[in-house]
Amino acid sequence: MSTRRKATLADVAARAGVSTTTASYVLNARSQQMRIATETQDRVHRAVAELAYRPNRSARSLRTRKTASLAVISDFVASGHFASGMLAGASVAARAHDHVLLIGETQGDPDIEHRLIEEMLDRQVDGFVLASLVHRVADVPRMLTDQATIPTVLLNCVDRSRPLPAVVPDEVEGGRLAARLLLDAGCADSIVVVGQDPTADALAGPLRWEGVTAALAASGRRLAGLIPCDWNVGEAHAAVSRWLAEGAHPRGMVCMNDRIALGTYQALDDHRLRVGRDVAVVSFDGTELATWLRPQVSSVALPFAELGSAAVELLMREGGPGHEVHRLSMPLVAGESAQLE
Amino acid sequence: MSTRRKATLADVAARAGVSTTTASYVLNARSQQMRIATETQDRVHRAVAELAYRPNRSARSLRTRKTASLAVISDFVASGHFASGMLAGASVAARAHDHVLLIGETQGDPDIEHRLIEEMLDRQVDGFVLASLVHRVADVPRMLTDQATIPTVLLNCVDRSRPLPAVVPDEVEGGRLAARLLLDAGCADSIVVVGQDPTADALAGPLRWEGVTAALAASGRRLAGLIPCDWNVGEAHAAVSRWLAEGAHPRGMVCMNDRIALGTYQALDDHRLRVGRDVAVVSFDGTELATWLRPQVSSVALPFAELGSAAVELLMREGGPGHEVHRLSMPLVAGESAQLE
DNA sequence: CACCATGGCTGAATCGAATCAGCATGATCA
DNA sequence: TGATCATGCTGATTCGATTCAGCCATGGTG
Repeated sequence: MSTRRKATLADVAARAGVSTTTASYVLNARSQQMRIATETQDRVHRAVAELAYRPNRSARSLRTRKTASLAVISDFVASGHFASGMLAGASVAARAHDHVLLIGETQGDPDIEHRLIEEMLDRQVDGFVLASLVHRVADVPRMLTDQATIPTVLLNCVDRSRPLPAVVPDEVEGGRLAARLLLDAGCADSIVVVGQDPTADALAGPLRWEGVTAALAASGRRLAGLIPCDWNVGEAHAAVSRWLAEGAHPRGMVCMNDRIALGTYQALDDHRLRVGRDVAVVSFDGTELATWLRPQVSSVALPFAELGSAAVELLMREGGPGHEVHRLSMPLVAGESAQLE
Repeated sequence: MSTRRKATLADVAARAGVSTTTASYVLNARSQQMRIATETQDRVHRAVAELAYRPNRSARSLRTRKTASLAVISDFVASGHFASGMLAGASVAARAHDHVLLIGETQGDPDIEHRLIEEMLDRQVDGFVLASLVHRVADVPRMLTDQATIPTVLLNCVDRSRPLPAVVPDEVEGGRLAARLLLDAGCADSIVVVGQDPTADALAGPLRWEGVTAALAASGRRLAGLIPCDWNVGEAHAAVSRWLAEGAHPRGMVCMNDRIALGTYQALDDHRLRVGRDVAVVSFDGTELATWLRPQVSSVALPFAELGSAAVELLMREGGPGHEVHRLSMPLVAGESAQLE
């Protein structure tokens, strides 16, 4: 033992009294195919244990052109104190396949993105996950797709022009779910939506909207209105306050995310309207914030961990990730806000 | 051009009409030392550009035993919709040194931690960052330190028994800052602390407490009380409510984190006490939540991104990371809550 | 008894870069 | 005139695994 250098396959082979070839076959589960005697296999395995042998991945990668590692390139996922659940899900799934994740953040800068992708390619990663903080249309760099060489899966975004494999939340279905919750609460024809998607390529807003209106239409109802505002607390508070000040009289409110829900709660509170009694509220995203509000808001959640792990699973699939867009359902984080007493 | 295989150093050398040795020297900035003619250098660089040559990192790593990659092993950092700023900071710092990050989450399981570290060692990472979601005392696996082979830096935690290099927030100074804010608001002798550290090895609570009491002592004051509760919204709301119901009469409140601040706000609101008018409040962590409260709570922030980047910088330092614990100052995210009208 | 199939193993080449130890060439010096 | 030196470059080896091609027994067949 002692503090010698790490054991190599040659050391293992020597100790087991076989060639490195044989040792390699044994360790790569090709014993059957290569007809290695059981007794020999045992000797090799014993030598491995005794020497605490661990293969050198660099050497292996050089030969096999596989690294058992995946690149996850995101715009702001890791820093978003928010969608990092995607990373966690991806990490767990990768470990299940004995892979590790190389991560990089572009901060939305295409130059950084380009350089990161090159770095990852140099490191011979086996696949790419391109992730977005918000569900949107993205422009995947040509270098990843033009030679169609390395498997790539989009996460929480879809490509603008090509049919690339992607994993996204099923926002339309989520919208339907939200609307049905309010219909069940008896809101009927006085349901409004708070929040309009602020940015050009964003998809969450339009798709949720589509789901909400579709569900209303399906039961012969229509939306009573839209309160446009950016997707943050202050804007939502201001917009809903103005709207209430004009004498509007809501029964059901669909908040496009939990931060908007908080702002809405504040505005309703200012006007002495009680959530869960006077007004039913549902929102989206299912963040911790949703559980902190009083009453807790019923929120249609983004399944971040599942999105992340599904993306990795696609990459690990035999025969490549295909070309489909996979829509994952958005579970309800139930609160007490979606009722009228 | 065409879709040929990737160019190798041999291709570059051939095109430039030199040996691979020479090409290698040129590309590794050893031209001076090896006296390569400027004209030759130009030829090599031209060949590199024309062939779009990129070195194969696996091959290089095999020879040099360096991979230009760092392992970041965390318990829940990536999934905590919270401390992932550490990851982002680390990622940016790593990129600045042309390194990439390999991430892994232990989910608090020592077995997973062990296996992850082995995986990373197999992949010849150049250093380890061991990160914790919450500031605490940790037990660093012996395998990383006993042979003292691979540089390791602790992030947001310190080792229980050995003097390992670490980067942590300066909680004591943060506590002083919080207390002084309330003293400046004129709270004098009626300041209470809300929240007591719930878990065994946690450090944030005790250290913040130490800072708060030290600052009060320094101006001849003492704490008026402690409202014990777990560090979450519901517990804080309940505990502060009970305390107010007993007729207590607060002037200044130090909330141990922003979630406690939210619960405290809710309890104060129930009792028709106004933050920023009747009661001054400061809190810790500086999360987004702090900015959502009305009035916005003054919060002593955890400098997550700086913590992450400092850890990586330590690893990148010539001569190794040393043995010190580096305490990073906690900046104030100012709101309007720390005043009395 | 020649022939071949099978079982069980190994030698040597290979992946792509880094690097040690020299090898020509022409200029400089004694 | 030969020894010395700086200049500018290269051949061969190495890192640690994977893998192609094939070798040597043994025993059964025709």
